[in-house]
Amino acid sequence: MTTDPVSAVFAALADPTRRAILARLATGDATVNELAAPFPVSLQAVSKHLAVLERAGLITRTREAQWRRCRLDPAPLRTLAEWVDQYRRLWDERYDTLDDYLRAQKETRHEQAP
Amino acid sequence: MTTDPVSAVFAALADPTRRAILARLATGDATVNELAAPFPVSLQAVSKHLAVLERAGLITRTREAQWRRCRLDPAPLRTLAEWVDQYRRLWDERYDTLDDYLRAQKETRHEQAP
DNA sequence: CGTATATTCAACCTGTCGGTTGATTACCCA
DNA sequence: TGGGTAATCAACCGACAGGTTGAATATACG
Repeated sequence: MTTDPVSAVFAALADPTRRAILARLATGDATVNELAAPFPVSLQAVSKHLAVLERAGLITRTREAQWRRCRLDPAPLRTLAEWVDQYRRLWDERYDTLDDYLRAQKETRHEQAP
Repeated sequence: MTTDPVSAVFAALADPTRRAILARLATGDATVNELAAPFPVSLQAVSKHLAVLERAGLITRTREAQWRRCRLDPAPLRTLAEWVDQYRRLWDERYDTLDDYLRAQKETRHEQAP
């Protein structure tokens, strides 16, 4: 499996359970059992999800006695934010155009349009 | 297949070919043939990729004679940017902490470590 | 030492993904 | 009307994703 890192991150985030796990971890570290509790799937399934998140670099896991503490690593999310930002211009443009239009409307409401 | 919209967008972006197609469309509309040209896969495969992107709301397609003009719709990317932004605090915090650490290191470089 | 707890490993099943090839539809043009 | 071009539909295939259950491993604790 030689998937590129960006694809790995997107793929990891393309699952609601995994996104929920991340949301939970955003509030603080947790063990596998703690993370699995809210979900209607087996512990093993959650363990697999965590492996996916770890491979994508979104979490790190450290051993602590018989527990494995999971911690969110936001670095890939930062990369992702930068990737999406490449396209920001596109929707900004659209909004700018709307803004311009509304502004122009307001300014020239009592005049005639060009 | 009742996948939620966010998952659909992430899944659509989890493929390098589809991301390349989006990058191409960011420079302007294109037909299926034009989009397929750079890739070493069949036209049908690209057509499928476009269907995925369309289902995710990332592109729209309009008929024009025998051509089908594809246009990027940045709206889902904006949604995605907002999603990622939920986590911005986390990496900002971390970098602040790193900054603090480095600053502290610099200041106490001539003293002994704790 | 033996047992309980936390977690992963292994094997398996089903459905979806990305790709192929071949046939089909839709449109233009001479 | 018939041929050429653009694109999709349909059927198929191998690989992988997400789920299960059952066994194995690691660590603490009495």
